[in-house]
Amino acid sequence: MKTKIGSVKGAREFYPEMMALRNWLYTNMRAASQRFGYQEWDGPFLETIDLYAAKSGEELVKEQAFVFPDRGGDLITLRPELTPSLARMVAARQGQLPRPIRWWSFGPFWRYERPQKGRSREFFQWNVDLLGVDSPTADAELAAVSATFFQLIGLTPGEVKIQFNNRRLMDAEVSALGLAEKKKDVFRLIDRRDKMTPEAWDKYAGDMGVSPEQLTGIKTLLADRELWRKSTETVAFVEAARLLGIGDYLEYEPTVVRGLDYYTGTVMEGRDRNGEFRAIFGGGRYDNLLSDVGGDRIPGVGFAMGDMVIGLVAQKFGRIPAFRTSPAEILVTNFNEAGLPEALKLAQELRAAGLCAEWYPEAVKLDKQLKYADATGVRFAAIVGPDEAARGVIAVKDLQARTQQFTPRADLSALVSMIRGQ
RNA sequence: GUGCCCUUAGUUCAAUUGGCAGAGCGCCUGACUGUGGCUCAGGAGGUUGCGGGUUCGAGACCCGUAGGGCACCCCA
Repeated sequence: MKTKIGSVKGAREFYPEMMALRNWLYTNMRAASQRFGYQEWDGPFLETIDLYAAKSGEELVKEQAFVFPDRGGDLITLRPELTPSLARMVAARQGQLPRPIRWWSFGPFWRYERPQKGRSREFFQWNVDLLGVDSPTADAELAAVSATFFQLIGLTPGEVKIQFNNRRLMDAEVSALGLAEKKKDVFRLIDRRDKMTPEAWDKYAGDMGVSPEQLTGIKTLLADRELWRKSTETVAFVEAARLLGIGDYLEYEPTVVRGLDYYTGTVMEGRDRNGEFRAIFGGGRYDNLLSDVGGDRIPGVGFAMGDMVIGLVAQKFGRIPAFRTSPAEILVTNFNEAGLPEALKLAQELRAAGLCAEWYPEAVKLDKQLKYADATGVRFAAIVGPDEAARGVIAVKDLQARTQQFTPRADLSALVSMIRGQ
C-alpha cells in the first residue's frame, strides 16, 4: 500500500456534496440575517488567548482552545468562538458605528475536543448579534432570526423549538433560597438536571452544600413551567416574540441557563422536539462583555449555531434538497480527434452565450462521455459528428428526458433558450 | 481529560477452534465500430491502518500506536 498522509483529527473535509450542504446552510443563514437588516462581517481566525481568558469560561480556555506558539514565540489561539472578537472590534469603533449594530457572520471555529456525533474539532458557526439595545424586544428579534432560518429550511415548530430562560430571574430565585454565594455551582446543578439520574443529582447537590430544604426549593423552581411570568423581562420577551409571529417555536425551560459565563439576561437554546440531538444553537444577552474588554458598556444579545447539529436535524426531517453536483448545464462531447478544436470552440461560444458549459477533454467513445455526464449530473450533451457538421447542426441530447433534437450551429440562441426554457 | 467499540480491494462488508484473503457495488474491456441509466460475459485491483510479540503457521491471539465511532466532560 502506498504511503498515506492522514488529515488532522477532527478537521473537516468537504467533498462537493458536503460543500453543497454547507453552502445551502450559508445561503439560508444569510437570507434570514438579511431579512432583518443584519450586516455580514468577520473577525480574525487567529487571536491571543488573553481575549478569551477574561470571560468565556475556564473550561473553554484551558481545555478546549487550540493554542500554539508562532515563530516569534507568541501564543496564538485558533478562535473557539466569535463573541469576544465582536466585543473588541465594536469597542474599538464604539464612537463611530451607528447603533443599533446588527451584524452576522459565518465562518470556521476550532475546539480541541473528542470528535463525536454533531461535534468535531473544526466547525462552522453562524453568529448573529444585536448591540446597543437593552430590551427584551431585542432578545425576541434574535429568536425571530433563528426561527426565520428554521422556516426557510422547512423545520416546523413541531420539529424544533427555541427554549428560553433568564439569568436575572434565576439569580433572584436562587438567591431567595439563600444560595446567592453558590450561584455558579447551582447553575451548573440546574444545567445537569436532565443529564443525571435523580439520585445522582440529589447527591451532587448535597455535595456542593445545598440543604435538603434548598434542594426542594430548587426542584420546585425547575418544575414551574410558569416561572417566567414572575419576570417582567421574560413576559415582555414572550409578548414581542408573539408579535413577531414565532410564538409556536418558543418554550419556557427553567433548566436552560447556558454554560458561558458572560450571559446576563435572556438565555436561549435551539433544540429538536424529540431531544434526540444536542443543542442546535445557543445564545443570550451579554450586557457587560464590551466593558470587560475595555470598551464602554454597550449591551448586546446574540446566538451561535454550529453547522453540524443543524445538518443532522435537517437530514433527519428530510429537508436537505438533492443538490446538483455539477454546475455545468451542458457537456460538449468530442466525436473524434479531428473534431477536438471545433468542440473546444463550441464550448467557449456556449459560455459566451451565457451557459455553464463543460468540455470533455478526450475523444473517447461517446458511450463513456455520456456516462460521465450522467455521473456528474450534467443534464444536456452536445454532439457534433460528421453528419451534424455536414448539416450545420448540433445534436442536443437531454439525458433526463431521454430525448434528442437538432439545433442550428450558426445560431446558438435557439440552443440556449431550449436549455434555459426547460 | 475518562470509558467502551471499530479499522480487511476504490467503497460497503465476509473469511469456522489460528490453516491457500473472498463477495456485492464501483472501475476497466467486450456483447453494442454514432449515444448514458437496464442486462450478460470477462478483467484489473490487497504488505488485512502502522510497529512489535506469541506460534510450525496470525486478518484472527497479546502489547503499543495512529485514525474513526459512541457516550461522559464541555459545548455549536
